[in-house]
Amino acid sequence: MLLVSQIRAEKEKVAAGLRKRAWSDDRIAVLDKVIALDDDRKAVKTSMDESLANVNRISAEIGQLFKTGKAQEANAKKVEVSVIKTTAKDLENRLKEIEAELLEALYTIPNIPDEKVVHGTSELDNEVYQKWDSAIPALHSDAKPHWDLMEQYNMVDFKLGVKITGAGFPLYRGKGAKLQRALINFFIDEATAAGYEEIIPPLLVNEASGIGTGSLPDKEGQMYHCEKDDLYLIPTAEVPITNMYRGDIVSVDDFPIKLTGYTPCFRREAGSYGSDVKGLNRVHQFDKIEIVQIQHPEKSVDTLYEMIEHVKMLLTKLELPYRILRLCGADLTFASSLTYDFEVFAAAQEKWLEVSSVSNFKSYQSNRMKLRYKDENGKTQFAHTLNGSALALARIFASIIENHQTDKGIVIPKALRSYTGFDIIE
RNA sequence: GGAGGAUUGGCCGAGUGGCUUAAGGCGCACGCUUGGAAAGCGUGUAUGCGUGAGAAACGUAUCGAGGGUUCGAAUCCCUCAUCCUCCGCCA
Repeated sequence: MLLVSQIRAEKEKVAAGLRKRAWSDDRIAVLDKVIALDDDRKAVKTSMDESLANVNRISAEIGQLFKTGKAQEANAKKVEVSVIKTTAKDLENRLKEIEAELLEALYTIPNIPDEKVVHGTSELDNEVYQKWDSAIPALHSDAKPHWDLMEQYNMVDFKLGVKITGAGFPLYRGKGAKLQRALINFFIDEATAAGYEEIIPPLLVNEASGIGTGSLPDKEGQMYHCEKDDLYLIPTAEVPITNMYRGDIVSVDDFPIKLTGYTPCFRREAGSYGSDVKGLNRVHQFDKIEIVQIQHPEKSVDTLYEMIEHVKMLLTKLELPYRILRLCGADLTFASSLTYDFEVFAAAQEKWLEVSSVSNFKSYQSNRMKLRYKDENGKTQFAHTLNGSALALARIFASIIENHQTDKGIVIPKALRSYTGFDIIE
């Protein structure tokens, strides 16, 4: 979340950022509410501290009086204290109310878009940042979309997924399962070669972790929730991995902290329909390798582009045509300040599929989860957090089989062959 | 799931209602000492919030978390979490 001090100091800048996200002036008024609540909070805190200081002082006096045998004087002071205590208690309750209200207001304010982000009202305003379309293949005349290929080569069975669980839970089998596992290993190996430490995190997280990354409360409906134990199935490895450092104060020397992890991801995707959800285009469970960095604020901009280069390298090795979009204000996710989406062209359905999202959250997540570092002057500062998919598997799987299909079968990209153990799926 | 024990600062560890401003040690930082180092000696060493322009300083809260009792709680009571030991179940 944003810092109140930031809202105070740069209110106009913050408001301009919200306008980029197509926020109306009515909604932007929440900034004034935040400042007013913070004023209240400070005033109440000051008088409460005064009352408590009096209680502490007089209590110490009472102790002395009892010790010196002046019980009567002590008892008189007891009455005095109990009055002050009532006041202090009232102030404490008031303070709690204000703080809760303030936090609630702050939770509704998204991150401020980076300077590079353009104003927009929908995804149509996203800018194309880079493009590699020379890899778009000329498919043979019988070319099929991936949902037909999956069936033809018996790689993924949706009907069985429905039988076992429900719609959107694909079952991979045979060479399909092997290809999936090959991709996971390939991505993890590439990430560790680039200096990321491999993590296998828990797949269920508690509420505090969900709040830390900004998944809660704003994406409450997107996550599967196990009510009995009050745990959430992760929508991405970003949640458990970034939360490894929740509440920590790290040393400047630790930067950059580079972590990667493979996990299944679970998303309810309520409200999706039509061709968006056809085949593997949008499913409730998919595999993803995530890369996360925790970085010094001055270096996070460069780090974002380093992560983008990593993802480009993966797609090039898989021989998949892609384009990179810089998201406009309206399409930017809640906690992000700057996001580049990678889309791969699925040649048979002739559709761009989002396969990666690389974001700089700056201090938004770290403020929520109190992830700090000591700067050169020994002052605590908020670190910057970044993450990206490298890569999201279901759609990569779909793109590979669509783009690399031939009339003889699906040709495995060279970079993957040592992982699959076969060159072609016939 | 059941029974018992535990949780104190970066780490170890003392502390059963006021003399705790949490002893002592380790680690770390700085200084003294030294030709240089080690040892030794000294000083300092948490986080949030508030009052200060800010540093200093002061106030306040925090001894696993949250409540409560009391004029006063690390210490007494309640709830919860986690860890350890044993029993049960189990890949």
